[in-house]
Amino acid sequence: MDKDKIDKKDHILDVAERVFADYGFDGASTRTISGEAGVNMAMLNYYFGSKEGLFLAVFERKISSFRTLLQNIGNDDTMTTWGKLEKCIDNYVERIIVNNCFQKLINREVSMNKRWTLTDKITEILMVNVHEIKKIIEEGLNNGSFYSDIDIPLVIATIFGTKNYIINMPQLSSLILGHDIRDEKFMEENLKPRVKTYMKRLLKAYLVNENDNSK
Amino acid sequence: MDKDKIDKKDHILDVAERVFADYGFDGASTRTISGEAGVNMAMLNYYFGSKEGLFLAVFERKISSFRTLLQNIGNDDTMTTWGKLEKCIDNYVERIIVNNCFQKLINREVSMNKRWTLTDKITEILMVNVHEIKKIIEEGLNNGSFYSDIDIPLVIATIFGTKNYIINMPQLSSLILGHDIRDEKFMEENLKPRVKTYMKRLLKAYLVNENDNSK
DNA sequence: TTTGCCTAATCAATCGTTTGATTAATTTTG
DNA sequence: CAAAATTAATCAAACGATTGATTAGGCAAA
Repeated sequence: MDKDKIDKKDHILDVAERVFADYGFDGASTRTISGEAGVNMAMLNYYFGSKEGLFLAVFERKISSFRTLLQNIGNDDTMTTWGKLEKCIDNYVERIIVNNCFQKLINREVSMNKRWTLTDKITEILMVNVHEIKKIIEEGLNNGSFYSDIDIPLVIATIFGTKNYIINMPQLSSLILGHDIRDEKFMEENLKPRVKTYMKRLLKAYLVNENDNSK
Repeated sequence: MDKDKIDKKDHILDVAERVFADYGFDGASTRTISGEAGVNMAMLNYYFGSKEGLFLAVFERKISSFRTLLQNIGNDDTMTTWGKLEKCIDNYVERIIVNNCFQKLINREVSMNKRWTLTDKITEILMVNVHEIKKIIEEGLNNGSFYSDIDIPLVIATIFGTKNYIINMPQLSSLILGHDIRDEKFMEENLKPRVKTYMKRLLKAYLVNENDNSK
């Protein structure tokens, strides 16, 4: 049946996503992926052409999901600029906790100097997210609700960088936070709301002009 | 001559550091490293025992350098807490620009779920830096010059995370900043002072209690 | 001659990929 | 509908290439 075929490809992608995240592109062998997925090795090439094709397929599957989320956040004109950014942060923190293995996968491979076809593709995907955030901050700058001398590119680096630091280095941030961040309960009940609160207060202190008289 | 032997080993380590940073541990082959270093392949095993031994040797060489720099920053009692943090940031930004390929190497390998002997070693090294920053922020919290409800672990995540984001993803941050950050001139004349200014203003807005009457 | 440095050649193991054969499913034809 | 033809899916086996590592031997200095 057609449904089974789709589910099998999806299953392979699920496994590949995790194995790539754990071992890196080079460290993850096609034998390991096919083995853990319970399919014949040749199926990877049959479905995805090559190892790189499989890797890119893992990405392609995520793009639409990312894009639609961000569009919904950015195009809501019923709220203030700062309100948009708040919602953006809340949604982001909510997402990264669930999808952290995919995030690790991204950040590891994009830091390579070589393999340009891959990194270019990844960069392209990430820029969608960046552009959406950038639009919101620029809006706040133009309508006067944000300070006029803020450094937008570096604010973006802080938003994504803080997030990456926590999820990409679980051993290290666990030591800093005093808890194992791979503990689901701690993640959900403590870290999630904590990161939300922190990011919003940090950015508000830097961005929002309280003396704004434009509204 | 003994001097030549040491220089040759150092030369191999220099090359290995760069190649590991560019290709990752798995992606970097011993043939590539020995080839670019201009030595016979067997020399790597002769000097360092194995590929992993070579990898660890690259790290060992850096530890002392890191440690001494941080001690000089943290133990100066002639300045205020905020002044210490300012100096810390300035020194950090100055360093990361020079050593960015080593930083990339660190951040890629520590995000792996496997290879525990390596990640544990790296985590240990990074904690030295973290602890030094943490000490300063706690000092500011105790003497009342910083707000009392700040989230120290997440501030640390922001400091290192923002830095990592810029240097680990040169293609992406180049797009965001509008310039190629691998351009030495732009790096030195624009990005360096810019990141310093930004980080200090960002942290000051979040941390420093202007109504502090303790002094 | 012995010791330490170095090279070329080679090792077994693993890599990603391809092959030819076989089965399952679908479509076409009578 | 049933038989035949075609396509899709799956498999074990093997491919050439490359991996990290080792070997045997040369060569210069002590």
